[in-house]
Amino acid sequence: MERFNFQVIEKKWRKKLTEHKLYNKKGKKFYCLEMFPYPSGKIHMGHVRNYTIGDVIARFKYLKGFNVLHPMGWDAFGLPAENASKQNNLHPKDWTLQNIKTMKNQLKLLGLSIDWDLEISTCDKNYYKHQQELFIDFYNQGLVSRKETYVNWDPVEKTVLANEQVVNGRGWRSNAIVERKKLSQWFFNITKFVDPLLKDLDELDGWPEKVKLMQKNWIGKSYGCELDFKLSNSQEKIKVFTTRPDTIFGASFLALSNDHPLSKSFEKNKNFIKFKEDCNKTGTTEEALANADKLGFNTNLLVDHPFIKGKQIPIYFANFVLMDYGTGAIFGCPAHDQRDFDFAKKYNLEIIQVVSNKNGNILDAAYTGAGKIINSDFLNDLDIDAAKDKIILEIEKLGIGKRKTLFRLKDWGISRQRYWGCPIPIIYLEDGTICTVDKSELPILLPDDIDLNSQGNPLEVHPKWKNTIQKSTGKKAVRETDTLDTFVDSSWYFLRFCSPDYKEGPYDTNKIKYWMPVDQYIGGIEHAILHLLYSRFFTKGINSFDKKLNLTEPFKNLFTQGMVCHETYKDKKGNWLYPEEIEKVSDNSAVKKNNKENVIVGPSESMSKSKKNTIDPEIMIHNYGADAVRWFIMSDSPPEKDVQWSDTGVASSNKFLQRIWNLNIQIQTRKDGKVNKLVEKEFDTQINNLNIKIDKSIEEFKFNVAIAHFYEIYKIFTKYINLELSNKCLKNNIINTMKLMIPFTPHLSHECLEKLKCKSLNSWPDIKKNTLEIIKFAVQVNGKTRDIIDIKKNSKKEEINKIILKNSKAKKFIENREITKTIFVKDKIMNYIIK
RNA sequence: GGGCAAGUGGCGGAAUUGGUAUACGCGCUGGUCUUAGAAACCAGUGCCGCAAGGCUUAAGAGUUCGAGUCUCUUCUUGCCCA
Repeated sequence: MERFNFQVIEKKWRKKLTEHKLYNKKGKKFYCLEMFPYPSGKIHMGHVRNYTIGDVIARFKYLKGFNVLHPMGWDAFGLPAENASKQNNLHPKDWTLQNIKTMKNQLKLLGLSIDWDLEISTCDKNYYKHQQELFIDFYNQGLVSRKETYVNWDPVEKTVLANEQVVNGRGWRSNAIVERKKLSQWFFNITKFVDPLLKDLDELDGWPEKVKLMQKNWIGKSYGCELDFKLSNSQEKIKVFTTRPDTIFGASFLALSNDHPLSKSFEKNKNFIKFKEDCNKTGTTEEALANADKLGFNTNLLVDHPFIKGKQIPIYFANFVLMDYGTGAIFGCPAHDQRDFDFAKKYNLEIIQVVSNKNGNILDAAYTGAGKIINSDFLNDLDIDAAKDKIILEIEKLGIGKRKTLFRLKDWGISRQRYWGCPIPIIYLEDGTICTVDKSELPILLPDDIDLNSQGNPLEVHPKWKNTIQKSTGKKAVRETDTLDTFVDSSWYFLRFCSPDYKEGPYDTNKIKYWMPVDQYIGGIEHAILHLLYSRFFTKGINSFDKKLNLTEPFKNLFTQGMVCHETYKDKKGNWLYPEEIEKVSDNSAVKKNNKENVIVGPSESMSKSKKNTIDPEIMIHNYGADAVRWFIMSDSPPEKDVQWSDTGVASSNKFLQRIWNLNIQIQTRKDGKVNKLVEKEFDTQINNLNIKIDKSIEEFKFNVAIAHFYEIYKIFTKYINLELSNKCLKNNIINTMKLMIPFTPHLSHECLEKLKCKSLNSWPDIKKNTLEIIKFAVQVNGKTRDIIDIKKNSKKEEINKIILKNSKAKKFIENREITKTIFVKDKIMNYIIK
C-alpha cells in the first residue's frame, strides 16, 4: 500500500494553503488574531501552539462561511536586538530582519492560513511613522505628559530598568545594585481612563473571568478619605490618605514618604541624607518595599490627634510610604496593618487595638479581619463599614478632610533610554520649550549609523541625529533621545492590520468600522495585565478624539492558552542538559548519551532556553510532519491548560494520520459488493452523531475532545468497511470526515479530498440532527446502576418497565421486593426505589 | 497573609452541566506476522474477588430517588496580588 509521504505532500500543499485566503465576501466578518511574536530567532513550541489554535479557529470559521481576517506581524523593536548585536557585532536591524525571515519561513511550514499581504513589522518606518502621529494626537489631547519620577537606575548599564528587569534589587544583566533615581519621563495618562477601563470590563463577556479579575486588582480602586493632621506647634497641616479611617483612634504615628514636601526642611540634615540614601537602595516595586526592612527617620515633630483632645503623635519619614500613591503620607495604626505593626515594633510605638477579634490577642501580628470597633469613642460597637461612613461624615463636618476614591493604577511611563525603539517625536528648543514635531516631518527615522558599544543610549551620543532645527521657525533644537516602550508598538497593531498600507494615517476608518473589534484574540496569560490594558487604553484614547470610530474595546473575545512543558535534565554537576543529550532508561531515570553518566530527571516545566528543556518545532515538523505536530499539540490537553510535550505522543499522532491515509486508500480502491440499507443507515447515523460532537467541540474550543472523536470515527470506519456498505456511502462519509479535519490537518485533508475528487473543498459538511433510534438506557435500583439496556428513543415508561422486568440484570434486585417509587427520566434512566 | 483556580487509573485527560464515572490517547500485558528486531494488526488493561458481587472521582459530612458535578469543613497543588 502507498504510504503517506508527508514530506512530499506537505510540500505540495504548502504554497496553496499559505496563499489561499479566508475571505468569504458574503459572509459575516470574523477577525481572528493571535498575539504577534517577538522575532527572537526561531519559533518555539509556544508559538506552534498559539498559532495552531488560531489557525484551527480561522479555518473553522471560514469553512462555516465567515469572512475571516487572519493577519500576522512582528513585534520587532526591543532590547534583545541590542544585546544580540553587542554579542554578535550585528546591527539590531539586520539581526531583526534576519530573524523575521527565518521565522516567517518556519510559520509557513505549519500551513497557517495567514494573509501575508497584511504583514506588518513595528520596526518598519511605515508602521512607526503612524505611531509617531498617534503620539502627537495623544499629546494634543492632553493624554501625554512629562513628569519627574523615580525609576530603577542601573549604574553600570547607565539605563532605566523596568520593574521586571530588577531581580533581588540587582540589574538582571549587569548584576549591579539598582538605584532609585529621579528622571524626567514621558507618560501616557492612562489614569484619565481609569473609570471606563474598570467599568467596561463588566461588558467583556468573552473574556476569562480570571483576566478580568487581574485587571480589576491591577487598577485597584479603593475607597477612603483624606484627612488633615495639624502640626502641634504651628498652623501647618499634613494631608494623609487612608482606606481605614475607622481605625483613626488607633493611630500612633504619621509616616511620610521621603519625597514629601516636609522633607525640604531636612535637606541639610546629615542623618536624613544618609537615611534617604539607604532607602534608595531598595527597589521601587511594591513588593520590594513590602519585603524590605522597615526604616524610619524620626522628625521629632508632633501632630495633634484630630479626635482625641490633647493627644499628640510623632511624625516619621518611612521607606514604605510612596509619594505617588495618595498624598505621600499615612497615619499608622499598628494594631491593624502589618507594615505599621512592624514599624511600631521597631521604633517602640504605641499599639492600640480598635477592632475586636476573636481571641483578643493581637500582640504577634496585625489584625486586619472583620470585627466590632472598640476603644474608639463614638465609633464603638459599629462594624468596620459603618464606622468608616460615620467617621468620614464627621471628618467632613469638621472640614478637616473629605471622602476620596483612589486607584492603584499609575500613569504609564513610556520613555526608554534605548536605541532600538520608536523615536519620540519631540524636540527641545534652546529656550527650554518642548514641542512636538510637525506631522509633515514624520517619520523621524532611527539612524542606522550608531555606535553599538557606547554605554547607555546610542542616540544620546549621536550629535548628527540629536541636533536638529525646528522647520517652521528655523530655531536650533535637540531631539528627544528616549524611545518609546515597545508595549506602545503592540497597543494598536490590531488596528493597523485592517489597512496596513494606508498612507494618510494610522488606519482607514472604514476598514476599522468593518473589521474591529477583534472577534477572537488568542495569546498567553502572561499578557493578562500590561499588553491587554495598554491596548484597551489606546482604543479608548483614539476613540475619544476620533468621533467616527465608535470603538470602545479592542478585543471582543479573549482566549489565553496554556504553556508547553517538558521534563528538565541536569548532570551530576548541576548543568542543564538538552533532551537530545540524554537517553531515558525508565520513566524517571536517564543517562547521558555520550558517557552513560546518570542524569537527574527534574519536574516538567514550561520550555525555556535557560533550562534547555526545549524541543525545536522545525525538527519535529521534519520528522513527523506539520499535520502531526499540529494534531499532537491540539490533542493532548485542553488548550487553556499547560500541555506536556511528548515524543511518543507526536509519533502516535503521525501513526494515526497514516492510518487515516490508509483508510482513504482502502475506500478509494474498494470494490462494491452486497449492500444492506439498514447497515448503511446505522453507519451514517453513528458517524453523523460524532460529526455533531466534533462540530460542537471545536465551537467550544475543546480541541482535545474533538480529536478524541476522530479516533472514534476511525474505529467505526474500520468496523463497517468490511460490512455490507456501498462505496458511495463510505465515500460520502470519509469526505465529511476529511473536511472536519481541515482545521487540524490541512495538508492531509486537502490531499485526501483531492484524491476523493471532492469539488467543494471550502465548505463545512452538512451535519444532520441526531437521528439515532436505538439508545443506551440505564436501569438503577436505589440509585445504583444495575444494567444498561438498548431501547428505542422516546419509549414510554411502561414499555421500558416491561422490558426490564422481563429480562434485565436488574430483575433479580427488584423481584420479591416492594417497589415504593420509580423515577423515570426519558431516554436516560429508570430508578426503582425498593424497601 | 489575601484573592482566584483546581484535585478523576501508572500518565495526559473525557463525562450531554444533577442522570451509564474512567471516552480518547500514552504506557503496560498477551497474541498474530517476522530469522530477529522495528513497524503493522488483534485482544486486554481503575482497585479487590475464581465468581456472584463489592469498592472507587484528595479526605470527611450534608442536600437528593440519584453527586466527579451543588453546599459546608479540612488537606494538597498551581496562579495572581501583597
